[in-house]
Amino acid sequence: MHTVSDPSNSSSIGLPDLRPTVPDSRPGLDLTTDPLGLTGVKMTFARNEEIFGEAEPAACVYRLLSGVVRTHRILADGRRQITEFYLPGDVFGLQQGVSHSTSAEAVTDCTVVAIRRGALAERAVHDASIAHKMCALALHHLHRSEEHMLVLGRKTACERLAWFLMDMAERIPAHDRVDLPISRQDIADFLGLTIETVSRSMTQLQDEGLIALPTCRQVLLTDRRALLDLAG
Amino acid sequence: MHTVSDPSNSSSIGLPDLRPTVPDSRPGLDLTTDPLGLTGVKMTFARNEEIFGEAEPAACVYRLLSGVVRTHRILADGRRQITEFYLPGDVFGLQQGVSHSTSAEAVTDCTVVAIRRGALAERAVHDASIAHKMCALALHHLHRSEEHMLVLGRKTACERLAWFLMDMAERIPAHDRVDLPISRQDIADFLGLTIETVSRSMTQLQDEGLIALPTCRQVLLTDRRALLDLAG
DNA sequence: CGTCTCATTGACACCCTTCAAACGAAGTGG
DNA sequence: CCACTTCGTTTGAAGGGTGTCAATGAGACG
Repeated sequence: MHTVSDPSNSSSIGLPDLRPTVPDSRPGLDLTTDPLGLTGVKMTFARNEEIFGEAEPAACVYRLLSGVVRTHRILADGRRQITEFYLPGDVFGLQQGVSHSTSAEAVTDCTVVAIRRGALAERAVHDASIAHKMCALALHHLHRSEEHMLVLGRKTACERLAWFLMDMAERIPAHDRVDLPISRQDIADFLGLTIETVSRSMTQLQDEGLIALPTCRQVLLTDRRALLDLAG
Repeated sequence: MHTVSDPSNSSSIGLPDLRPTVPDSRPGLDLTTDPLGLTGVKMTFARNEEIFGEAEPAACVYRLLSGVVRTHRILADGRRQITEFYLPGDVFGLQQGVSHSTSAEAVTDCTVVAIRRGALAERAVHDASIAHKMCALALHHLHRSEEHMLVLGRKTACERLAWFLMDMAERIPAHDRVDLPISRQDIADFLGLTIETVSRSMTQLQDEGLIALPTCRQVLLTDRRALLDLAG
């Protein structure tokens, strides 16, 4: 039985519940308690601002409160692969070893809770449930990246886009519509395509009646079934 | 006799030592102690035999003693993406949730130690270092899969192949040569290419003097520097 | 020696990229 | 309020890298 295929299913043994909590909006001291039971510092980043850089000392783990974040890797000549988009409630910046393997940037203005890794590791030594939650989180990311590999290695442009849209629709709950907080260029670098191909695939899906595009950032899922089929 | 790795070593964030140990080759009872400090059952699989299937209950975690294993995901129409190759000493089958997200098969005849997940989880509750090692392992896999995404999304056929060869050369210690235990088809499905493109890229690298191919399974790295450049 | 499997090579088609231009929305200053 | 700029998106034309289809070659094995 396909019990675990759904990443949003956090009820069973798997992922701890990381839905966004009400952010602590007191002015002044910005301390927030996160689902791991730890306290971090609230920080804000402007659109396109770097949150951490590749190979930078990995001092913190982050939980996103608002906005969107992307992580990516870049080749020497500028080719870029976005490895993941993070939405409110998501945790990012988990890294093995002392430095990050990806860079993280703000896709939109965003606020995060930064949790010192040292504190996390210290707590994890005594509290196995912390370590367990981190482990589950890492495995959740691993599961997603395996799916992403299948997409990048084996799917056509339209299939990739359909997959992306369905994933977004699932993660941004709304009624048969997705308000994309992400530019075409970022979608392209996420799906291993060019911006032009993303645009063309978008109009192709529209022409085939699977989606409608009132504006370029607003996608109506007019044929969810066909989209799911395409997405694989 | 293998002993559990030094606890002081495990306090650093890095990867636990998972080098192959001498397999217990007594006939009869096949119990082996693995680096996580747990006991598992030794099993053997023939070439192309399935070790576990996608969406199958994830009962065990495996450590490879000998041979090569691949994990993969498949689309309905048969398109396949190999997510990773595992070599002796590697651990695979770690999964979030109750079932596997990939299938695992033996690339060659192989022997593994199968460790019951229940036992692992139970121990992890009391022993934080176990959970910590599992976490490090998951993050190690995540790091590799991020690299893999960059390869699948943004690199050319020759770059992919060069990357693959350098990775293999690193993991199979030998002097400027790689004895591939893996078929062209498996390489293709790992790199998101077709078998023909892999073959063509192989000869192209040979024509350019980066490698030599005494046999199709034996690769001599005649220009390591250029290969590393290509690999990115 | 024949068969089977796997790897290589060739010819051609096609999907996606590249290069280029036009379009549209948002913000600024006159 | 309207030109003007800027940035992001869309569309077009042409080219290239990779896939597809097909045939040949090379080892392994009975």
